[in-house]
Amino acid sequence: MNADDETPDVYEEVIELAKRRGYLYPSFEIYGGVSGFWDYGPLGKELKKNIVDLWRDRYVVEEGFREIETTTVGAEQVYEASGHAEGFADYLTKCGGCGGYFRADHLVEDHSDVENADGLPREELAKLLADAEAPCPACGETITGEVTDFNLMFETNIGPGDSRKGYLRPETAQGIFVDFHRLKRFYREKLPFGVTQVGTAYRNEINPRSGVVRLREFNQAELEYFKLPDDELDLEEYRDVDVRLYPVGEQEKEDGEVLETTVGEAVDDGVIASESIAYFVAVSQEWYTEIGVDPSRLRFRQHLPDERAHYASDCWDGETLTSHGWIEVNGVADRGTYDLERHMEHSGEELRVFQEYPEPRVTEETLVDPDMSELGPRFGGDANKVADALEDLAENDPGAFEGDSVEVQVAGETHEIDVETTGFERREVKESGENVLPQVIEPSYGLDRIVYSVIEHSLDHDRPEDSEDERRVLRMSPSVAPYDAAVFPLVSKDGLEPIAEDVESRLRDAGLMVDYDASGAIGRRYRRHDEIGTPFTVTVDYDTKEDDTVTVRDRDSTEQQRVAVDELVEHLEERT
RNA sequence: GCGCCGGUGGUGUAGUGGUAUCACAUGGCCUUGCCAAGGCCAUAACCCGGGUUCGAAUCCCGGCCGGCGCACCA
Repeated sequence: MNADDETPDVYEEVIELAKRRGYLYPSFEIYGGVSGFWDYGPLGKELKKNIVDLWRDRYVVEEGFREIETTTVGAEQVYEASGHAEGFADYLTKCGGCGGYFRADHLVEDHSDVENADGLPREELAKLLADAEAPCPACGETITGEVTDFNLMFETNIGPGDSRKGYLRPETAQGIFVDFHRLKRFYREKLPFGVTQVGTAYRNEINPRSGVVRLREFNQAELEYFKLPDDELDLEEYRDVDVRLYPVGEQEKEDGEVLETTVGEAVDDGVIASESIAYFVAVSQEWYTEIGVDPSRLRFRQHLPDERAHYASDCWDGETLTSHGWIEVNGVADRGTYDLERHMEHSGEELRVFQEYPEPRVTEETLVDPDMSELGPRFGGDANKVADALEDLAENDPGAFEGDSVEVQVAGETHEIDVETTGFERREVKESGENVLPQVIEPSYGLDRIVYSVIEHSLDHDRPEDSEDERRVLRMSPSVAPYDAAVFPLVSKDGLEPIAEDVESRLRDAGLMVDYDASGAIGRRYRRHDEIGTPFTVTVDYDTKEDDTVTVRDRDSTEQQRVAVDELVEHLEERT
């Protein structure tokens, strides 16, 4: 399968529909718009909300990974610690000839012996670039430009003037790591536990091109799962989940293929190295299916070693096939202990979690508490050295303290000291556990791309019987479709409207998301809601007046069924 | 960011120095008995800014947005 299966026209069709019907709007459109920013219209917001709700059902409700909400503006220190302030920046250079911008580190790597120029400081990179005399990839002229840094984070000031720098968060994850010292107490210091967050993140992309697929402000749903390095999630429940995997080995082959397997087998065969990562691949697979991503246009691709982020040791991306080709919709990454370690270093806060040993470990320890009021007067300036020598001796040769006196050598001289003066004590020490830095497994979802994939995968055309024209229909899963149902009077006369309005309000009272539509002929209204993706339409007709039944029409089959008004709510709830 | 191409009602379009065509959609009224029926009426557009010109949607320049190619995507 490849991207040619979808023509670029599909993207245009989806976007045209999405704009016209109220799914997606270009942001600031009346001022010309800014690329990389899109708004959700009424239907898009509802669709996204439903998708997020199902995500919460999986992760927060079922798995018990509590959700928090942290600020979108981050203090500078956060991103210094996370490595984003440095590592998230690209060093660019400008060609004097054509004016194009290029990655300075790439040019250096390509045109000199330097192999890994990525992490180099700017000055050094500038020097290397000058020496490399690299030709411009676009026009061929030798690059002599300065090296400037372009940070993908939006910068802002906190407080007046430039008193304090802040960044709009480039991922929601850091908020969780930064609150970890509180969260570990919330979970009463017991690993493993997980913390989720859903929210916006920002990346100042140089030139986002692919419409809604690359945004400068986007929505993430992330889980940080904290566990002991040797613990793995129990895969049992998900062993049989079918997945399509695209591991590194296959990607490196010319004609590499997607493996159709189960997560259980993938782990047994060593395709997915860790059960914990396999677990979240399986959860993802089930969730995608539930929200209406087409399983045949979904795969999980293992990151090639060189595309892993600075923190990740292994990573599998969920990808959907769209008119933009395969696009990344989520990643399941092993972030190791990187983030907590960095924040612990930078903040000085204890972020390790105390782990009790199954059995307390008992060790013998030798305590030396030299009596400085004796040693001081006797040795003067050498007193501290004598004390140190005693401590060394206690550690290396506790037996030396068994007599009345010990001998230590300081500055070439041997001193004899009363054991009583040294405060020597041999004792047992019980260690009941140790502080451990948790390992982090992170499933992270790009909600906007997922919403887009759901819309595009839903789009279909068919020709119902008794119809002249082709019908455009969004076959969206009822679990996520913006409207649960629409209510129509068959015609707008003979008192059908008040009855239809009554039916509408009964459905609303039951908590269903309902649209009422009396405009135009009935067929037109069916088509309108087909294109919106409303799974069921309820029509009030003349029989309703007689026997209190309505027609429920199924969006996908266009089949109709008589249902008693009193049973309508139950009927619809069963099917949505 | 660079190069090429483009931007006309909500959507799709016609037109190309003298303010704009048509269809669909939308709203109202009439009509309507289950898959985009019909009639009448109405609403509604030249991406933004500057220049040239008596006059610019049209020509020129810049910007913004979009498409393609290059570059970028931690």
